[in-house]
Amino acid sequence: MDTRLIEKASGAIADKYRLQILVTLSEKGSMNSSDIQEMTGLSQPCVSHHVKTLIDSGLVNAQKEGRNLNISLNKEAIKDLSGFLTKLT
Amino acid sequence: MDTRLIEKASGAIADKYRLQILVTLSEKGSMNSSDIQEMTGLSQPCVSHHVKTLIDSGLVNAQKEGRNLNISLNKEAIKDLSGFLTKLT
DNA sequence: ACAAAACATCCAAACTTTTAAATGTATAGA
DNA sequence: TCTATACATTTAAAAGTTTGGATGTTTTGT
Repeated sequence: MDTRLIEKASGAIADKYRLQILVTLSEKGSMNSSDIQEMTGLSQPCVSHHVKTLIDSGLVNAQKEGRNLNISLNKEAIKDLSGFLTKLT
Repeated sequence: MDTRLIEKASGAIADKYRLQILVTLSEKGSMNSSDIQEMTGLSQPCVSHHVKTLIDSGLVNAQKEGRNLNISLNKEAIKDLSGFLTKLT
């Protein structure tokens, strides 16, 4: 994992709503954008933007199922980031 | 480590220069602001700002020694962040 | 006491991120 | 086919971040 990826992944975590999404994904396994909209109270375009940011960061995987976009944690990416941090210590 | 701290620590990592500082600290142990200025080519006020951000995030420790401000990794904080991420998986 | 070095603070410009309204596209169900 | 639902995109405003010049403070060495 190069530093540009670390920077991107860290940036994805560095937001209250996206962090909430990640934590909820870790508990629930998967969510779609409507679930997130309900959970956060954010507008639909805003949720769409945050979901895109998370997908682009590599921290979550996305799977289209009909009209819904289901996202789930990319555990490998999270482990990679965690491993990078551990190596700093 | 509550989510506000995770958010802050992640935000501190999510910058090219601050990440470079963290990596260099992990290699060299400690640095002062002049070292960082030389390494990055950034202006002194800009370095001062980044150093402050890192200190505020809790990821680095600071120690005034005369005119110099020596910073070093707060390994516990980094391990905490890493542990938080691992728990998500 | 003076000059230089190291860092902090203030300020403003440039840039990026966050947010939502309006609108567009695709799918599911009647 | 029509309607409703789910999500994406465009656009623009508001807020936040990054950056460096100017200036202030503290400490060190002469």
